[in-house]
Amino acid sequence: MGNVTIKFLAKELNLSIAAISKALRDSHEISPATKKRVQDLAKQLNYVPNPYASSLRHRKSKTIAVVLPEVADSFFSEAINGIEAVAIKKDYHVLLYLTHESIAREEAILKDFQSGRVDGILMSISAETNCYQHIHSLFSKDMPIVFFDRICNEIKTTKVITDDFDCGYNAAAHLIKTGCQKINFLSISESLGITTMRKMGCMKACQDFNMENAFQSLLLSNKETESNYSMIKSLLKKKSRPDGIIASVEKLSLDVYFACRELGLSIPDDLQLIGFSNLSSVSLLAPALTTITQPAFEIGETAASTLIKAIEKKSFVLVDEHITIPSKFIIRGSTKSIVQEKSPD
Amino acid sequence: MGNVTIKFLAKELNLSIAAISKALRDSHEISPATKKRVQDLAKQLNYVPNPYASSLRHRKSKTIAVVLPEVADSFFSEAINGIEAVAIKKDYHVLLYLTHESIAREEAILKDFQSGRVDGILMSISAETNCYQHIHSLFSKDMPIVFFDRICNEIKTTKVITDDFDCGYNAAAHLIKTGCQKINFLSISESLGITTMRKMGCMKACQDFNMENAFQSLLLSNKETESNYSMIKSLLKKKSRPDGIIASVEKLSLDVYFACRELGLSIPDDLQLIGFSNLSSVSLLAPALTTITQPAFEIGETAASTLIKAIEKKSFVLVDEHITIPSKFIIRGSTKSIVQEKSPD
DNA sequence: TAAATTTACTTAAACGTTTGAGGGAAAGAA
DNA sequence: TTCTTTCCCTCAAACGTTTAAGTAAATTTA
Repeated sequence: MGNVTIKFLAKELNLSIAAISKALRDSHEISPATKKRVQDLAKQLNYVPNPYASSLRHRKSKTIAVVLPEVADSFFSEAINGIEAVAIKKDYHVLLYLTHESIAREEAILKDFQSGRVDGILMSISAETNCYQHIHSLFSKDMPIVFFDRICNEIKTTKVITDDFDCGYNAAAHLIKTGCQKINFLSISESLGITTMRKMGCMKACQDFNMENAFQSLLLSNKETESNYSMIKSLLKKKSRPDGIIASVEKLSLDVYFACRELGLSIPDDLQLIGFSNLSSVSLLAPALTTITQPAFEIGETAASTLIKAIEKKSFVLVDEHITIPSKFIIRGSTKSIVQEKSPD
Repeated sequence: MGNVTIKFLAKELNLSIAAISKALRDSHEISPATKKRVQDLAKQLNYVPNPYASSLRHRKSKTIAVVLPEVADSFFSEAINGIEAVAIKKDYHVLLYLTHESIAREEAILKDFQSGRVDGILMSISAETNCYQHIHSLFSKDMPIVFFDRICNEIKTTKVITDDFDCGYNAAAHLIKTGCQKINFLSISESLGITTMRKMGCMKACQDFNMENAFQSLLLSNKETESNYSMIKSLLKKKSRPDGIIASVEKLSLDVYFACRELGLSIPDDLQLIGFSNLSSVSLLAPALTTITQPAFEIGETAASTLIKAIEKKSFVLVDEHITIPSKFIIRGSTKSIVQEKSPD
């Protein structure tokens, strides 16, 4: 690979290496005639500059890293789409890393970035991550980092999120209005800002409707495991089982469906369900899932373009702010209709 | 980034650059005492070698490219999982590129690889790709390429696929046995090997059951477009509409559900449906989708480990073969039960 | 016509790492 | 003693690109 180098072109055309380089970059130091000779031969021989040599020289790699918990989730795969769309337009390359919700992996991945392999990082932290030393250590060495969705508030940089608190509030309020007496929030982490915001939104709604005691939450894991499923089943087998569930990630919504099917519980009669999901197929489920649907593509786009702007403009810095793109609350069959409009006390 | 270099360590320890490099690589040329001094300082200062300098020197990047049509498809996202699992184990980095089913993008992406940016390529070609010059041009310059799923038979390398012909055959045979008289295969490409194999399998089944004339196929597009949906709707509005459909990609199955819902057709009474899908949620659809489920993770794993083996072992070459990992045919509610067992005439 | 400027290049160093060749000192062998 | 070997290091070139500095010739200016 890459056997056609500047050196080779130089030899062919009896010019110096520098002349070739300048001709290819359309420098004024080279005569139009020579430029044409060089560019023609380069095109003819399919010359493509060696990116690693350029990176070494420029100390820029034109590469960004995307660090995600997983890819088999419609939110993340749509976000990747958004990121890729921006990257290709700006001529950046995308390195993909999956943490599988493990902080150890996340640390190992980030440690490698000390090397200068990437010019910036887009990141959604793992559910396990409750210590931010590895992130801070990079960020303090001026590595641009933009968080999206699963953000890290401890790092003073730009975060692109959705209105998680409001989403939680709306979901819980809706369940209350449709008659739920016991709401359970299925969480995947104690530390993740995204789940705590959603949960706090739920709690606030319960307070506002004078139902503080109606709210509970169950901590599950987002790793590939059977244990979630059995924990959900045992939750639903209890006498005091909830009549409303808010599932904080896509997979958990499906687990609830499976559990209900196995236990013979009817959605929404025995149990109402609201899930965070971007899958188009959820509207075909039986019953269709009431969802909070995040603007995944747009979040990815925004995060990527903010990051690249920060990489390219020395004047532009990543300010410590939240860019919030609202989600859509889509009511479908997994929740009942509102019998009587309640309002907060 | 990457401010701690070998040069810096050398200055700190009053050693030559070469000594540092050799000490870090545990060379016998360096005394144990010096090695320890070097390694201790490197660890203390968090030295991480500059990958671009190493790549330049070694002419190896320890990076592979994954070139896909899209990522928002459960097959591809699971395949990425498999690829990433192998890559991280073997200490490779993964660059992700999406073609969005466009041959022009595919060409542009592959052209860049002439530069030596990656050591090898994992690829599923776009639905548009019917000319293979851009692939051949890379492959003939000894770039290792392994195809998976959407393979390119014109290139003499290893391909990892599932048993597409058999899948098509089984799907069509099942529809025939459950009473279908008119089967339509929803394709996304005329050129894609994967769809032609599936289609040929269907046709063979129809022949074997003496129903050649019962088979038709509809060519759709896999780009983000509304036109698929309206074409499916008009197919289903025809008097001579099919009573059995085989959808060659995930998204199309969902489109059929939506169309049936809009047109008031019942699945499976008015129309039986079989789809290629890896989404776990399809078993929750109303009715649950009968699927051909591909071993996506395993296909990704196999493709990645074959590629990396080819990159690393000079003795191991990518032979022109198909590695076939069978899919599972999972019968669910979108097809009727077999009334009377038919067998091929 | 001599001096100044412009044109169109070349030289060489640098980015950070790797590695073959070389070298000086100490230790061992003849 | 002298020669060889071994040990532990340094030198320098290379990977491919970029760019500041230098230079010879052509052109312009005074």
